[in-house]
Order: sequence, then C-alpha cells, then structure tokens
Amino acid sequence: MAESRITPRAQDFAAWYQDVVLEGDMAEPAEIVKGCMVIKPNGYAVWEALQREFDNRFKETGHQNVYFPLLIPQSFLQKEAEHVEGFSPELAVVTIAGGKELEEPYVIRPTSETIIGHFFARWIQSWRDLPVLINQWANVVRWELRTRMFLRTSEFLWQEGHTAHSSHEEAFEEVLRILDIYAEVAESVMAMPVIKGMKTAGEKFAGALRSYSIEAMMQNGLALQAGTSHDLGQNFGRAFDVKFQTNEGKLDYVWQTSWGVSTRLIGGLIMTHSDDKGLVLPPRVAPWKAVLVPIYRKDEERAAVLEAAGKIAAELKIKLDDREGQTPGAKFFHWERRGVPVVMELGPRDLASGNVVLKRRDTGAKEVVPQSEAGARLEATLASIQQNLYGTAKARLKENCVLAESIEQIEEILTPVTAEKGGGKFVLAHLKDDPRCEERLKEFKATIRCIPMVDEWGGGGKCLITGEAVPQRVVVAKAY
RNA sequence: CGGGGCGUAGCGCAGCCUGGUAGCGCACCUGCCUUGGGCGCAGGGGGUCGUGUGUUCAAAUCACACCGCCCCGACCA
Repeated sequence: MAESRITPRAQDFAAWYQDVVLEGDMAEPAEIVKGCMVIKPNGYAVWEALQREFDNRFKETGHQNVYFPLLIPQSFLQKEAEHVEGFSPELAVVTIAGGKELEEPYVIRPTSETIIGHFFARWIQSWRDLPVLINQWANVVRWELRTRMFLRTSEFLWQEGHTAHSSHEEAFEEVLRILDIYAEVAESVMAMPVIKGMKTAGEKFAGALRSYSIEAMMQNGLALQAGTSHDLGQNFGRAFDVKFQTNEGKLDYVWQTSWGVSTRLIGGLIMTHSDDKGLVLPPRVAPWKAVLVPIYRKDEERAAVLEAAGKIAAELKIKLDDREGQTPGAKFFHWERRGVPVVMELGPRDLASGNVVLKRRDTGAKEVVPQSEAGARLEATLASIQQNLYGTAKARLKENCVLAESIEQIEEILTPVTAEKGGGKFVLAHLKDDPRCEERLKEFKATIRCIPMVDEWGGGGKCLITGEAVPQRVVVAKAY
C-alpha cells in the first residue's frame, strides 16, 4: 500500500539522500558515464531558479556574463605552481582530436582562472581598463574518485566569476561582496542558513591568497561548503603577465578574484529541508509553487470539478494535475515526493461549499479556505513555508554548534559521526590556522571548515594544539 | 585507487550453489469499475540476463577480464 521506498533518515542518511534525489525526480546517475549524472527537469528547474537569483545579483553589482572555451592548453595550468599541483590529479585531458594526436594536449577545464588570465593580459593595459567584472555559467570537469549526485560529480554546472582590480583593497571588497551575495541567496532564497568564514591555508583554493566560503549544516550535522570566493592576490596576474599602468605611470600586476557556486547547492538544499516522505523545496526555488488535484466520482462531477479547477489553476498560475486514471491519493504522493510546497484539492464537497483545500508540504497541515481567498491564502502559505523552513534549519544549526575546550573533546564529539549515521556537529574551538592542527584533526576525519567572519562564540583563547594565542574560535566539523 | 556489496523487463527482486534456452510484484497498454492519501477485476505488451572472452552438445547459471552503481577508506566544489 502506501509504502514509501525512501529509506528513513535515521536508518541511513546517505541512502535516504539518494532515494530523495531519485524519487523526487531530480537526477539520476548517468550509468554509462562514470561519475556523472543526468539532471532531470525537476532538478534542472531548481538550478534555473538559482541561476536567476544569482545572475540578477551579479548584474546588479556590475558583472557581465561571458563564455570561455571548455578546452585549455595543458601548459596554462602549469603557469601557476600551486594551481597545477592542486588540480593535476583530477584533470581530464584531450590528447587526440580530428583523428590526430595533438601537439599540446588540452585539459577540460576544472576551472577557468588560467585561460581567463591569458585573456585578461590581452584586454588590460591601463588602470582605466579596470575593474574587469565578468562571470560565466559553465560546466567543469574534475575527475573524482567518489561521487554523489549533486554533491560531487565528475562534471558539474556552476558559475565562475572572475574579476581584475587595480588594488588589493578593491579586490578584497569584491571577494566579500560576492560572499555576501552567496550567503543572502542561500538564506533568503534557499532557506539554508550558512556561516561565512575564511578557509584555512590548507583548505584554500589552489593558487589563491585567501579563500572564503559559506558553510551550511546538513540534517546529519555534516558541513557542506556551499560557495567560495577567492582573493587571488597577484598570483595569476604574475603567472599570466596581466600588467597595467597605474595613474602614476607605473606598471603593476592586477589584483584578481574568483568565486563560484555550483549545482552542489541543490544537494545542500535537499539535505537541509527534505524529510522521510521525500523532497521538500522552499517555495522560492520550487518549479511548481502549488499543484491542484481535482477530485470526482461520477462523470457529472468530473466535468464540473475540472471546469472549476481549471479556472482556479489558471487564476493562481499553478499546475492542474488533470491526469486520467490516477486516483487523487496517488497524485498526492506523487507531488509530495517531488517537494511541491502546496498541494490543493478541489472536489464535489468544495464545489458545493465554495471552498478549496490547501495542504502544505513542510508541516502537512491542511486548511480549507473560500475559493475567493485562495490566491491570498496561497501566497501567505508559501511565505509561511519559506519562513518555517529557514527557521527550522537555523534552529538546527544553532543547536548543533557546540563549544569544545580540548582536542580530545572534539574527537569525542565527532568520532561517532558518519555520513550515514549522522550526529554531526559544528564544534567551535580555539585552533590556529596551522598544518599541525589540521594534521591532528585529520586523525578523526574532521577539518577546520572556516574561521567565522562574525565571531558569535566568545572571542580569543589559546590554540588547543600549538598553545599560541588565537583571536577566536574556528568551526571544526566533518564535511562532504 | 584499495576493501565490501550489487548488476536478470521501466522499477524492486527470485532463479545461479546442483548448466537444459527466464519468472514474480509494481509500473505500462485495452476494457469495465473506481476516485477526499498509493482502488479493483479481466485481458495484454515488453528482457542482447552489465560487456567481452573462455569451458561445454548446451551458459542468466561455471571461469577469467573489463565496465558501471552503492557503501567504507585515501583525494576533492
């Protein structure tokens, strides 16, 4: 009967996640292409919603979209020492094209700093050419050993912003401006609370001076890096000879930034809100805000109900599920699994009373409202769902941020944590940004996720490993 | 890439040990009937048994190799 094929979260979180993705019709593994996935309409529509939100904000802050080649000469990667070292293991390389071995192989872009650096050098001569503020929506390939749909696949979709500035101050402002945009979209659109912070030297982008990220907490307590913004300093400017003449007539290398969010966000969205019944989508990213299911027994009812339902659906701009041969019950389950925020019902009883039934996905609560107020009630309910999802996620994040005063205590908190079993926490502890600390944490598979930009955890102390004074606590967690 | 599991109809599985030419449930199609949380009955369609090689009179079944997926580990958005 009403048997959910979705593994309960408490039983196996990793299996639950996969079930939700599949049952929610978001994506499926591209079993013929290793480590890749097919994003299905219900999943791609969420990506399009996110694209719109980000793209609008990028445009509002002066960025323009561009497109650079998928293939990058292999030698380009090697121009920045740290960059090549960081990406080499995961590159896919094209060595043959047009039936002939290439003189110089192309790598399929894992990210575009290098090829963009090359063109920046051609475009930029004077301080008057700066800043350059561009963004591209693209696919990238990083050969991953272990993949999970949306969270880590060998090919994924993202946006990568690349900017060049005449001063470090200006570049750094850009880095933070973008990080704010990422946090704002995550929280207000995706209803996914995040912690903004700086990455440690060991976790930063290969080739960057400093990296910043937003870190979200999944329902199993694991951390998910949901967006990154990098201060590249002059590293790529030097590597690609991107020089400009200052207004004092001197030559200097440009100061660059790069920043990105990917389809991984969808994985984060799923693991933040969904439940044992399946996908739960915040209204602001849901492909369908509401679906109307008509209910009827006899042919006379059928005609009347469908006519009224069609009118309501058209008026409210929602989907009418008028498929034949499916019972209403089957339809309810269908849309529930797919995360539709509100499912409305209209049957003979409602026709007689002039009402319509609204059922919200997050709480499962049903409400009967007059048809004349349906539009207003729907809007209010959607707003309430959006708020409720954020509130729940925010409360979970708060509850699962805990303090620790020794490395053993951190270990004790995080050791039982796994992706399947959950139980994860964000442990706030005094640790220095130092390889010795990260080595120790690695023993129990935890990492310093970030050094929060806003310290809500009581300021400085002594590093639990090195004993040196540190200005604030850092976030330690197990992560995807 | 190492360890473990899996691969048979769209999905979930049985059959494999003990070789003899493929079956069940759901889904799908047709008809009737039903429809306020996964209706029912009757009839019907659909499978290179992941791929390849080998053993054999005969391979889903035995052997070897490869591919893919899932979980665990090392590497990462």
